[in-house]
Amino acid sequence: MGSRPLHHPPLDQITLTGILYALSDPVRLTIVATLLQQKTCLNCSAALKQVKVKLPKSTCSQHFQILREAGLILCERKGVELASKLRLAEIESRFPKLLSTILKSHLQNENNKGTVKRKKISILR
Amino acid sequence: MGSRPLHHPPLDQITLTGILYALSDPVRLTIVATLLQQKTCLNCSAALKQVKVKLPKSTCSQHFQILREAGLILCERKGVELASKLRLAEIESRFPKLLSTILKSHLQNENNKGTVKRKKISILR
DNA sequence: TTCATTAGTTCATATATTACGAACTAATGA
DNA sequence: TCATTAGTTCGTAATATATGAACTAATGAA
Repeated sequence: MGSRPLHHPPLDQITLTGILYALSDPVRLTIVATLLQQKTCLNCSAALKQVKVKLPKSTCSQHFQILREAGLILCERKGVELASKLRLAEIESRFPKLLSTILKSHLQNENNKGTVKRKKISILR
Repeated sequence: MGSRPLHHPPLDQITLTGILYALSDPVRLTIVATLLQQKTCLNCSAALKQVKVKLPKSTCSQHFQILREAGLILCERKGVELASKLRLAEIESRFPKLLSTILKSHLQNENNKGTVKRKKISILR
């Protein structure tokens, strides 16, 4: 496990296009949706189980890096693992309703496809 | 000017990630914002004037293609020009509030940067 | 301590994507 | 008929992405 310091952009350096780009990948969007629903931290290994397709861990690691650098998640080393959580409140303060609206579209869409039944999420109302 | 038939995805084939990707580029986001504000059609040449940076027309042409294939715009040949308009109502019906929220964030952000002062837009309220 | 395990990162490289100038096409009008 | 305008297509250089393999760091046995 690497030991480089993890860089997180301050709120005012987070860009709209950066967020949109980060969320434009199905895997990353799923990770973020999971983080929102579970309201807890998630690590790469756990994320790999969330995503349906088989994914090499190097790819997953890179996805987390992109999410982190876009400012969407906050990562912290917990022993061997890297615990990541959504910077929801911050991002909603900077871009009101953005994340919640996007994720609502995502979950709605998933439900339409009948892939996974998910419980309703309070923040999305 | 090419004469290939222009393909537009039907509403049910438009994906959330496709939209997010299309809007994750500053030039394309600006084009879409302009379309929303002016509520009229826009063509490549006009778009080039909207965007501050110098942009070759081949690049601009490709941006319009990406927007079209993502389902964001409807293009129609008008003589020599290609008139494009936003598929706003359709997309809002499929992904409620998505486009309006993203564009609101964009315009707000632009105003913060003090680049361009824009009039308020009714749909964004 | 030593060694295996787990969790991620980094690296090298194969494979897309993207950007852009140049050549091309199609409509319009002098 | 020819020039102009508006885009498109093509070739290619520059970037970005995905992934297996090698590597590192923390943890927990033996």
